[in-house]
Amino acid sequence: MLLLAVLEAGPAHGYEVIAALRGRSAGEFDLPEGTVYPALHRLETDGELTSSWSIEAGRRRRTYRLTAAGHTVLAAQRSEWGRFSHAVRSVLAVSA
Amino acid sequence: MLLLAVLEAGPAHGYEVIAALRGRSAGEFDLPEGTVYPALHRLETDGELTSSWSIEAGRRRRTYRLTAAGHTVLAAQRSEWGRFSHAVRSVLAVSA
DNA sequence: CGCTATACCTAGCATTGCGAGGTATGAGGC
DNA sequence: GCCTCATACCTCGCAATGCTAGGTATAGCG
Repeated sequence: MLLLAVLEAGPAHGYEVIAALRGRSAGEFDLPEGTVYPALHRLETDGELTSSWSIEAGRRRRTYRLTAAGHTVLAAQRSEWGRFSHAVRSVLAVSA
Repeated sequence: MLLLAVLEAGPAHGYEVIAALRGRSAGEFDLPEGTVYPALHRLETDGELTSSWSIEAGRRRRTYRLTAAGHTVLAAQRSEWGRFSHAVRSVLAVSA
């Protein structure tokens, strides 16, 4: 969900996604490459992202872009997150 | 964290924990036994809970209780959840 | 006497986060 | 010229864990 949310703002390549996530979360989500790259691959396999290779200043880059399905999934996950976090708040709040 | 939060309100046995979690979360967290029982065992192994057997109306029950360590861990997780959910909110909110 | 609810359990599959290790280029310092 | 660091990608494999499936046993109700 977080990866999709980052890519909602516009296409980006893996390293940018990691940096954007770190920036947007004020450092809270500083995910290692071993987490993010496989996750991006899974999302592409599932049809939520597409990727295209390019060469920028000699370095190869793989740019990811949200698909229509990705937008739909993200919307669903956003509302799911709302329900989920609200439920957690309820459970945490009602204490002795 | 959710299990610890439920047990913060007072000792309870496994089935009660499941029911309490379902109730407090308005049905959102309806966890199967295969999730909850092993999790309670892990928490006990880790020293966050203690358990004691009893026989109530012919049925054997294992009652779980928060330890001092459990309270400490729960407090830490509560604030961790605060940081975490805030960060998620930030990432989800800053969209295109 | 059988069904349902209560109440516990474990084995094993599928998923996933991430540490570790690998490849290659560009830029900056000495 | 060379070394180091940042950029930029990748995969292997361990460890953790959620849950399905299956099992045991008792109480209560019709």
